Amino acid sequence: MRPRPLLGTGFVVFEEVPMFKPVDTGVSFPQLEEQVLAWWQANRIVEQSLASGERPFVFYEGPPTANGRPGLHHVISRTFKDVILRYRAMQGYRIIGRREGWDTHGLPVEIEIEKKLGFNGKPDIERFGIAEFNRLCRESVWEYIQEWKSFTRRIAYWVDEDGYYTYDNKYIESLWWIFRQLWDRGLLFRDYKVTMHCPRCGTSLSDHEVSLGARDDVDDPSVYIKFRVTGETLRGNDSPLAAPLSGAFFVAWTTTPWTLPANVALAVQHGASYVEAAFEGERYILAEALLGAVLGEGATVLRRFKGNDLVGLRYAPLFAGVPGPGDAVDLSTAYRVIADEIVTLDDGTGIVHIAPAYGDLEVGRKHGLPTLFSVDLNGMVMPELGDLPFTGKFFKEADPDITRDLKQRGLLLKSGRVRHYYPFCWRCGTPLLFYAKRSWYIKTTAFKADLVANNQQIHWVPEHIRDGRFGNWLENNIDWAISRERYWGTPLPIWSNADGSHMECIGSLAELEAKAGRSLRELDLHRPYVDAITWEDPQHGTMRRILDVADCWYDSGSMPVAQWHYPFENQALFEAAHPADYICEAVDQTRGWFYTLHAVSTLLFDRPAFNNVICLGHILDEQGFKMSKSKGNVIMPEEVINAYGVDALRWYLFAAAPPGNPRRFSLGLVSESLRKFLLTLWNTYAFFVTYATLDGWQPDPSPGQPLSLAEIDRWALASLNALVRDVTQNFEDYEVYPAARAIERFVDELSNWYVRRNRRRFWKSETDADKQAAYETLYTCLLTLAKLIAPFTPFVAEEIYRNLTGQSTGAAGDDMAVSVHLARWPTVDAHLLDERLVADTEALLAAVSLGRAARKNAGLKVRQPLSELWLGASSPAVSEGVRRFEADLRDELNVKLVRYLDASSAIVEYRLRPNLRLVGKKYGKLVPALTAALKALAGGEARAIAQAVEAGQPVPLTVDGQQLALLPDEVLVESSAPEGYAVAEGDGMLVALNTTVTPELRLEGAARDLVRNVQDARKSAGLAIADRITLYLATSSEGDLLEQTLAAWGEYLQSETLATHLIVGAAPSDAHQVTVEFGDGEATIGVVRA
RNA sequence: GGGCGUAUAGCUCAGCUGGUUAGAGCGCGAUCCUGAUAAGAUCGAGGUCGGUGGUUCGAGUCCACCUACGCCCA
Repeated sequence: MRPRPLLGTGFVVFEEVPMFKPVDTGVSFPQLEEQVLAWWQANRIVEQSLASGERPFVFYEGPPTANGRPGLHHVISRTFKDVILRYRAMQGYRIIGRREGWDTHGLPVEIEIEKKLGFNGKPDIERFGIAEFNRLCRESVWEYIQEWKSFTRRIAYWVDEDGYYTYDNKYIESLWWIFRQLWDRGLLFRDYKVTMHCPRCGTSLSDHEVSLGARDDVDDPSVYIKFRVTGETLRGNDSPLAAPLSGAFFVAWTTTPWTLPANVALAVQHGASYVEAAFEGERYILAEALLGAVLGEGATVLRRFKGNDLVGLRYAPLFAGVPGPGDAVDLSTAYRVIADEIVTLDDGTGIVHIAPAYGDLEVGRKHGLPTLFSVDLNGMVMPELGDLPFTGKFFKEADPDITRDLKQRGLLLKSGRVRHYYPFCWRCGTPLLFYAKRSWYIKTTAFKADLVANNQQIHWVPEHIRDGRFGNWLENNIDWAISRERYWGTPLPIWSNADGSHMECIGSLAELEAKAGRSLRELDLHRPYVDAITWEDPQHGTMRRILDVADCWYDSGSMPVAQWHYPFENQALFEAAHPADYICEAVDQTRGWFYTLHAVSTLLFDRPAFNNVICLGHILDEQGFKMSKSKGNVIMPEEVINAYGVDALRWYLFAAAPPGNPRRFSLGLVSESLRKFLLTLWNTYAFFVTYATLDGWQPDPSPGQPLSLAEIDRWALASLNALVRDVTQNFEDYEVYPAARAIERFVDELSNWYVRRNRRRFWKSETDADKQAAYETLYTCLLTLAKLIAPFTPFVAEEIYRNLTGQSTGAAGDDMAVSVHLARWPTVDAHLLDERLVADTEALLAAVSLGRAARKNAGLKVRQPLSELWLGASSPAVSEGVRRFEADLRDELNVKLVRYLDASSAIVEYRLRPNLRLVGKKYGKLVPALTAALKALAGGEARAIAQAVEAGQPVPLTVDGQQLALLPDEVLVESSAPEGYAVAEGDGMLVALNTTVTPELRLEGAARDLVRNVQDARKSAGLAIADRITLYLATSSEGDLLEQTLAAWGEYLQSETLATHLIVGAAPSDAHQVTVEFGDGEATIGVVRA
């Protein structure tokens, strides 16, 4: 037991062991966070949190591609996932699916290994061996995942590390089950898909690879081809133009003559104007807008018609294109005119040659056209075309021959060269082919209506994604191309006989074992091992797996099923965990994971996969550009975390901008959020702990008698409860940003109003009910805040909570749980809410702010007391609010008297304006005249109206000869400054200060100046707060200002500065001395410890 | 080329169904307050609310077109 004197009076507290450990105001948050991390680990807090809770809340982890290191964009998605899950956990939910997930397959992984090995494409991989290649892929992914795990822990993203991996055999088996479901329902089918194909490397290229090798200055032929109109039409379409146009030529333009043998249709623009024109003895059909550009001046228009009128007309094919292997081709629908949106009138002829195999597949499908080929996968013109001069040539070299052939047959209008965009292989420089390859699809288009309807059930944040980006994507749904001709992926479980006439889809390992006739328990379901499983079908011969693997988006989109190895295990768990209550990813996932989740769910279960989703914007650099390695503008998370800590970064992410917006990021912004929010809160907390420890104060676990709360205490508690209410509601709406902003506002008010106004209550020596109430109020605010910020800034929240609860040891779910993250989310105490009190305090704060502005304008510092203040309020309610806190207003502004302006006060002028919001709708076009009429009023007339408004009486007014009776609410009254007063006004409120400084006021001001300067001197002399002093004062001021001041305020000066002796005269040389301005001269202050 | 989003002070962002003098924070300058504070208050400089046109008594807000940036798709 140790006596300790407190400030001021020698009051002594005998204290037991301090309740709170001291708080360092120079805290290093990164260090603090490391300590908290260690404590969490030592006490298994994460495990306890994961295991606690009752009601289920379902979350799906969108698996990051385990390829590449975590960046800032991963911090934002992980923290936004985390904040909601922590909130739900504190509400007592048991969170299902709060586990890691890893997207392990896919091209990026393969490419990384290829680069490491110096490979140049698929042939290299095949030579190297798929088994070893895939082993390296698996190893690479695993290494990245280890790096991710430590990152995840550091940013306090709390998930079970026993996660799901898309490369697991069990995961793959579930994917096979899904394939089988779709197969059985006829939703898995084969069709052509246009890919960018390199004929030398023999492989398709990804979009990324294509962009690597594309050039926009490629020299190519530019030919205008004639298609002779036969006079026939497609069956059922009797165009009146068929006969008259017979024998004329459609003109189409192309830069790829080699695709002409694959032509199956000509496309026109539906509503555009076309002409039949006579030119050099022939008749040509083309868009009117391009007539001059194609035929020049010599053409004569014979006939005009719309594109639509040409639809169905047939023409003679140029060549006999080759059907794909095994295709039954119906040529009765080919060689006709169609109308399609792809046609533009920007260049060419307005008639577009359509070759589905080489780029126009979608158009072909839409119009039911057959697909014909002219060039094979090696880029050679196919011999099946017949005995032509260019057969067997490389497609680019065949171009001149084809052109010559057409010219000889009179089918070439003209030819030239053009420079344009064309893609090349980035590896070998070979020109790429658009090539329709056999590919597997999931028939999502059959479920478009369901996809759209289920989307309507989803709560999107921000809302516009639902009917905007995502809704549009669903409206334009195309079938999902699911297969990839690659190695490191989920093998498609489809086995086929040699000619493809018989296929089977395998839905489980057991099924495959039955086919293979042996146990496959040891089998790795990846290539090449699974490819080796074959069986003999008595009717169809040897069944071998088709070699494709699945699009890795299929892997991740199926995670609700596959993460639980459903339906082979965990049936009940899966049922309980679908759909998810919440998911969160960035906006680029609308076409990625959001879509594939939604599609798989809708097709399999006809319901959405998730009910609520936060869709994040991207993080950009300071200039608003994407962060990319090549630009060198990437900021790595570690850099930010080491400088300011995870909490500062997290708070910035939550509170700086709505999450759906793209945001410009810089270190300075995180530092700002640290200073502005975390430090303000921390300092308030440190203030509390400092004085509570000095006073030996402890929270009363069972408050016996009601606290005698001051009004400002009740204001703080009312604001706090309103905050709890608002933050909870925002969380329920998945609106994290407004929740964070509300907390920020409260912390600011708590620090800069509540603590500042109440400091003396904490300092004062006697421990009375008033002091008790202040402690209780501030403690409640801080402890509740710790819980409110726990989901946002888990480290700081934990530190504050642990200290305020005296290192409590309660169980999860208790009020005094060992960790804030195991504590219960605060609830609103409804009878502490007080909207009126909050509004009245706002009125006070507005008046204080205006009063300071008025002082500033008049050059009167706040330490100088003034005699009176006039207040003009915008409404009686505001006026009453200020009256309620008049004492605070006097104190804050250092004035003796507050007086209220009303319409009977003759000292001011009144100005009148209409309340436009009300008047506008009511009077419409009369508004300008009405405004002018009100503004024109002054003097007695204006005062009369002001009095009427104040009394709540209607206001008669003549406007444009009309007699109006304006309601009191419809007129806004402003008062202007009285003469001789310092004035400030805003938001309809006016504050005027009487600037006359009487001799008495001057002495009081001088005394306060002295106190302030002596306190400064004490501080600079290095004295402790409670040290007594002997104070020496000497002055060079005119007259006897010092003597008068001391006569009136000497005792006040001594008690404020703990001066046991006050001596007028020079200080001894060993005294700490300062010279300050005093009156119109100077004063020298000397301080000696007594 | 299409879809979606964004564009407000030097920087980061608010601004609800159209309404009165467009705000906050940071930064800059000045003054003030302060024995919790890396803080706070006040004032000042700084805005063609991306541009053009329209609807309206009235447009940062609604409509059309255009420009720039981001994402997705082709």
